[in-house]
Amino acid sequence: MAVPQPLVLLIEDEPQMRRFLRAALDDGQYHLIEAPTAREGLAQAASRNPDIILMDLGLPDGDGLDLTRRIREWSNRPIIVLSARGMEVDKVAALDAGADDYLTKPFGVGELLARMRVALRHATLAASGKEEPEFLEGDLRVDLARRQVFVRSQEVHLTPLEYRLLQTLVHHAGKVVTHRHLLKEVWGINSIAQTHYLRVYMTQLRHKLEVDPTHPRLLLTEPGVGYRLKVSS
Amino acid sequence: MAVPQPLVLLIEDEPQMRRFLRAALDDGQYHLIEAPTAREGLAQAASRNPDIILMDLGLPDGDGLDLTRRIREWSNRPIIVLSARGMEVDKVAALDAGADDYLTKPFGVGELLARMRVALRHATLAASGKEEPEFLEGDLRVDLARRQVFVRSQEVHLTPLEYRLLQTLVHHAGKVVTHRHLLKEVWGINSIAQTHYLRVYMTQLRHKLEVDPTHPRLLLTEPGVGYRLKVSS
DNA sequence: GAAGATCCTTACGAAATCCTGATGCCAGCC
DNA sequence: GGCTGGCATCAGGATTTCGTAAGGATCTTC
Repeated sequence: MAVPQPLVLLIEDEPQMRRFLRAALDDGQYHLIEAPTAREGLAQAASRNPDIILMDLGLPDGDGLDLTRRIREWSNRPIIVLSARGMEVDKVAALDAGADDYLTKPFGVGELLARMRVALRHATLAASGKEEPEFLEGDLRVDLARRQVFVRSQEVHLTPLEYRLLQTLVHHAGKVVTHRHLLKEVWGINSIAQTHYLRVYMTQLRHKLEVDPTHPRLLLTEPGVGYRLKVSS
Repeated sequence: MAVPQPLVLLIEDEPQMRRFLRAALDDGQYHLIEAPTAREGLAQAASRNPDIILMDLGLPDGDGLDLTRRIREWSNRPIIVLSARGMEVDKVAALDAGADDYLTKPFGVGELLARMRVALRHATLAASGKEEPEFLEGDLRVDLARRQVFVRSQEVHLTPLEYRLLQTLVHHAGKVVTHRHLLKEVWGINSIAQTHYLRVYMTQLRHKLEVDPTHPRLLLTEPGVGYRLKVSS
């Protein structure tokens, strides 16, 4: 049932820590790959699709919280944060950003291994959703890891809000997403009544993604309820 | 999507700790039930089926590890261990026994709440992998998750009210649903006397769903009482 | 500080949906 | 037969919701 030799991605800049973890993990039980920066970590996470991610919070080229959120946009593989910061606010922020566990340095190898076993246990339990970091439908392709959108292999530029709107629709592809839910996800809880935002931005999205914006084939409206991204089924 | 008010089972003998957690949790966000012994904890876990379990390791009538294993025999609801023992061997033992997280006393309320959110997130994620709830009867298929209706594999478009009406009938499929109940669910408590609405919309539904709208085979009238959605039994 | 991109706001025609009243049907009863 | 009450049906107007374009406000970037 369990993965034979789980692939572990370690995102950590300190060489000393990397050496330490390499000794602890790379003994045949796990296969370890390493990334010293946030940028490279994101790229590896997308290309290798590791079974579990160990991440330092203090990376040279970016915040670990952002990286966690970025990865969570398309993957729900377990993320265990390893940090020197032991403050409660740091832990809460990381866990709420999407991390599954938080270990304060210094920690024991035994505990780390035990918590990795827990994370992998969860993963195999929820193994049903083997999600692709990509959405494909008709002429549209959305690369969730790279935040890139293509129509007939041509990249299309979306503004931040347009992308967030499309992203939440992709997240629930095929299902109807209510006005409330879209507004909450994209504009925040305070704008939950501004349904006209949706109309405006849906029009813009359709102009960028649909062949014939007046007769949408992908971004469908469900009158009185919300919108839906079509999936061929 | 998330459970509205998760049921939390706290298995803990110290009254002081119970009071502390009661103050932290029982504020409307969670519904808290308590058990002071392992025996009672196991009974409550079985009878109430809580969404999450918080467990002290040092219970008067038994080891928390055993209790964890006992619960894991039939349930995989998240278990968070709260313990005064901070040794690594204790953590590893508890996590390998089936616990999902381990917090060493004293801990901050914020961290506990964050870790509970993580655990509940896992639970809803695992539950989402289940098959979609569907209603099937004759030529009719109602996909409740996607809010789509098919007749002979052809999608049929329903207006919000039509769908809500069908939805409440599906919800009580096979049973008679009274006029009052339907009106309350679909049009709201204020329109409880407008039985006329029902006739109009039932007609429209039949035209969209029935092969022969004048001789309904699915949407049956129970004269003087209400309507019933037929199920083959 | 200027240029450009992005976001918010507004207004109005179009479309979908909802409500309403009129009418017909049928069974049971006087 | 005629009456009554509950139900089914139809169609059009009222109401709500949606799509669209355009202009001003705000933020970014150089």
